[in-house]
Amino acid sequence: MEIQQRHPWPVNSEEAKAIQQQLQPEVISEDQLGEVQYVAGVDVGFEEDGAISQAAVAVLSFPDLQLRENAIARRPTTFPYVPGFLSFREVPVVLDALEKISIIPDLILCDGQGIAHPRRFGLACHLGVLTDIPTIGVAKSRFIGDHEQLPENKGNWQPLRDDGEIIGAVVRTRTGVKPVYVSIGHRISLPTAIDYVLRCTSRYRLPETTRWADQLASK
DNA sequence: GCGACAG
DNA sequence: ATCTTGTCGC
Repeated sequence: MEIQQRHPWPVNSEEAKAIQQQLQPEVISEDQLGEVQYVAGVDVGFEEDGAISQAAVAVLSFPDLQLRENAIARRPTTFPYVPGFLSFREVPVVLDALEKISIIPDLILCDGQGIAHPRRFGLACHLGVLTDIPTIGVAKSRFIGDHEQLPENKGNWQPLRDDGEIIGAVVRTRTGVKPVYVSIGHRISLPTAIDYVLRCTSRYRLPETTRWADQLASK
């Protein structure tokens, strides 16, 4: 697929922050997705002490979750890991990988937060706005926000709040296992996002999409 | 000032 | 993120 260059990639956090504030208003938190036939997972791995970034995109059919297409992209890493600015480190190489895909996914599950971010513009939002594809943030750990204790059973969830505002949900994808942090990225509502995350998860804690991308990006 | 801090 | 195999337990 082809992706338009919306902005240059900044070299420091100040410029990055300005871009986040400029693009944040474009985030759509309502359902704007049609029938989901293909769901993609994206992830980034690093080599050479972080000097090289490698992204993987795995496109699976939905709801049967079978791998249909995948692509890998590599490039020198240009931005350090700075909490709050993860997208500027990972999105560039993810876009390279997406450009190699011929099946345009109807939904993308990202490894990281969406709107559960200090400026409500995490990795999933950034990727969603740049591609105009519905995205969901599925993080393995908490970044910001608080929540009540979560029942141990799979399928349960609790809202994730920041100053009273609901910014996502803590979701139990597997009984007795550490939950995942779900937040909307773009063109989807939180209830729908939670539903898709659970429907993309079969036997493990993480969705099959991210598991495939994970494996592909680190080998 | 101190602690927290996606990947 | 990354360095890294087997092992304990449900």
